[in-house]
Amino acid sequence: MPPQPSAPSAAAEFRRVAHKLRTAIRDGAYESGARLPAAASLARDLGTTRSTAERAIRVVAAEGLLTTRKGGGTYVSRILDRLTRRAPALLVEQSAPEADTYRAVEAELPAGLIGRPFPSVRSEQPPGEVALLLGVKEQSEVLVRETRMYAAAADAPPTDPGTPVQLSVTYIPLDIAGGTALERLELGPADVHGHLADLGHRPTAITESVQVRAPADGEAEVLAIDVDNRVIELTQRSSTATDRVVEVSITVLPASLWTLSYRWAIPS
Amino acid sequence: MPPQPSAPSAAAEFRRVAHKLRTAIRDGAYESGARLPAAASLARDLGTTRSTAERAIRVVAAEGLLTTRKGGGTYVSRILDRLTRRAPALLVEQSAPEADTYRAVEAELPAGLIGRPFPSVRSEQPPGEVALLLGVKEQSEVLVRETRMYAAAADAPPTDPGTPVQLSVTYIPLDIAGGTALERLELGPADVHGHLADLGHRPTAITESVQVRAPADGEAEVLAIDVDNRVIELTQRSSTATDRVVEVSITVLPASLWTLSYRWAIPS
DNA sequence: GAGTGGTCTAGACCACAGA
DNA sequence: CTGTGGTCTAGACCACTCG
Repeated sequence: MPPQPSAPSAAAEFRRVAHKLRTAIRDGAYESGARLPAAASLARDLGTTRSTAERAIRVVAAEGLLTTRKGGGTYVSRILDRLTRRAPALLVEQSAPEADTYRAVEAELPAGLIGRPFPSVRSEQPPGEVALLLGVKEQSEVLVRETRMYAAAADAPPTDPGTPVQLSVTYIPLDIAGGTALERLELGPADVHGHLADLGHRPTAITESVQVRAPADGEAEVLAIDVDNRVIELTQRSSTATDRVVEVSITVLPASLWTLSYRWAIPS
Repeated sequence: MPPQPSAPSAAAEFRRVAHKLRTAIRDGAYESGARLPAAASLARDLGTTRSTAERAIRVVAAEGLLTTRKGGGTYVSRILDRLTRRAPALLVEQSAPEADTYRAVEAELPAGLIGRPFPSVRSEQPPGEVALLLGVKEQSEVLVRETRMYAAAADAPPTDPGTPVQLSVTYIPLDIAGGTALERLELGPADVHGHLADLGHRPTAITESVQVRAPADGEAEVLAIDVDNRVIELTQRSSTATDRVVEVSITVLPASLWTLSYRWAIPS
């Protein structure tokens, strides 16, 4: 057979190997969480060199299907299906003050997964960009509520935190939040809006911007993703009827892990 | 000085080179659209080998700052700032039936850039996923409206199509669209909803889902992006008061090129 | 045909994990 | 200490572009 003039894809070797890996994982040849053979032995199995195998692994890892630990092996990712984040529903819904709030309000997790929030509260100087959005001086401190969300198998021991799926930081001006219930640790994101309303700063509109970028320094580590994965950065502003921005929230998600969903009505 | 225990980043060589490149481009050392020195000579300049320089170029190209043409050189991307797509505004606004519709309705382009839509209309069998959403049989044909949008410098000659920035395909069931004005080429996306309304299928709600993924076969070519760039896939469903989905639209955007913006009100 | 980007190889060294 | 992933090199070949 002469070389096909319009071959489906003049795939380079490392792409063909990547495709084999991808297919093997999707077909369940390796279980979720399983360890792959070492790159060298994988290369022998697939009839290629370690260099090429390594590059193929990099490609598939960048898609989120594999995670690698230097010196420790290559593993199939624990979460292969995407999580869904429904946007307006997020805050319009009732605020359930249960421990498991995040499961219902923040995200839709595939069956068998449980969300585990790790919140922390402090006050500090916001990044310049956030100060600008909030309309406060960059030197002035604001209330910072940070939540790292993990997802773990429902039957995992409580000691296993699971996989990091979201990193969210909320900034509220201190003149609004100082000394109020907003400094309490155990609030859900919906509760924040309730308390803002109680304090006379009820948010009436939300603006959210979505960007895809490479993970910043340290983010890849915190989110346990490969450095050449991508993250989604959501910047959310809540403003009141008088157009004051009373809350800015920045959420970072591993891009391969999520589907964002938005819904709105069309006025007649 | 002993090796810093918590060095900012124990950057690998190719990352340092990538960082140099990135900085050089951001600082304007190379003009937008300019051709870079060949990888070999770049490697000499930066004190490294071609292999490493090539890998660094791959990294920066994957971020959208560079585009490479096999055999033809490496160039600084024409568009370095992101375009903004404002979501609900998209269809709520008036429908301007001008040639330049896209500039106003579809996207916000940086100054000096003009959007150029290349529409086409046909009817064919939709992808299975779309058929499912539309509630039609996969074998039945639907109306397909495809638009490729390019952005060009305002002072570019009309022969230069510019940079591809968006690939959008809209599917409408033939029993609604057959033989109607919806088959006309020169409609803007806002006009489609107007005509649907005229035909007794006024959309009242839109659901949009956002995913980030690797470009599919051929997409990288059409969008003129590097294969290890990422794309944003928007799947939009428009449904009527009777909950019929009358339009499904799939939009593919180079992820590094766009900011998506959503805005909604919080009911009291 | 010369120049260029893309790929592949074979081997080397390192840093880290884990027994 | 051994195994593993991550990186780097030097050189090679190919396919493509462009004059």
